Amino acid sequence: MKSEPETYGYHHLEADGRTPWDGVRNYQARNYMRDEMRPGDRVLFYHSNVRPPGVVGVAEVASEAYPDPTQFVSGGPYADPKATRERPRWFLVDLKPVRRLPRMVTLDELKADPDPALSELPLVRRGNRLSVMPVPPGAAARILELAGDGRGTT
DNA sequence: GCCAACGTTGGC
DNA sequence: GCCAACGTTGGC
Repeated sequence: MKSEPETYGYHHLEADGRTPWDGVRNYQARNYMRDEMRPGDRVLFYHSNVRPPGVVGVAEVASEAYPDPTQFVSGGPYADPKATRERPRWFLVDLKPVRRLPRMVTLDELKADPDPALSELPLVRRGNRLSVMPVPPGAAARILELAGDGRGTT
């Protein structure tokens, strides 16, 4: 999952202890949260729009998917006039921090790494703009290895 | 700040 | 259903 550290970085997640991942307004990203993510699933936390961008921590899905409350806040930045309580359009999961990585793994490193598992990662593909994406197990293992994190994907 | 990539909107 | 216009993302 990607976030701009100035807006909501890993340190914010640590400070909050737990947070609803609200404001996502992309259908593909929504579908991953709503349909694929389960409590206890591990998440790699990525800092975007910063130099250098990269993976900085491990988080965990802390809830089932539920309707994003910000879609109902009329006048708010995430309001969606077409969403109703009966038929919500946007869903999210809560996230909680697990651990910061011993060192950041930059986007450059991920692109340069020869491990074929990483080429499966949507993040390194051209024109990637998805803020929530699946990480194949092999790619997750390699990223944690690059980070000097000995715990594997646990 | 620039701009390529890409998703969404809306006229037709 | 097509596609031009527009807005956003995000690396650089």
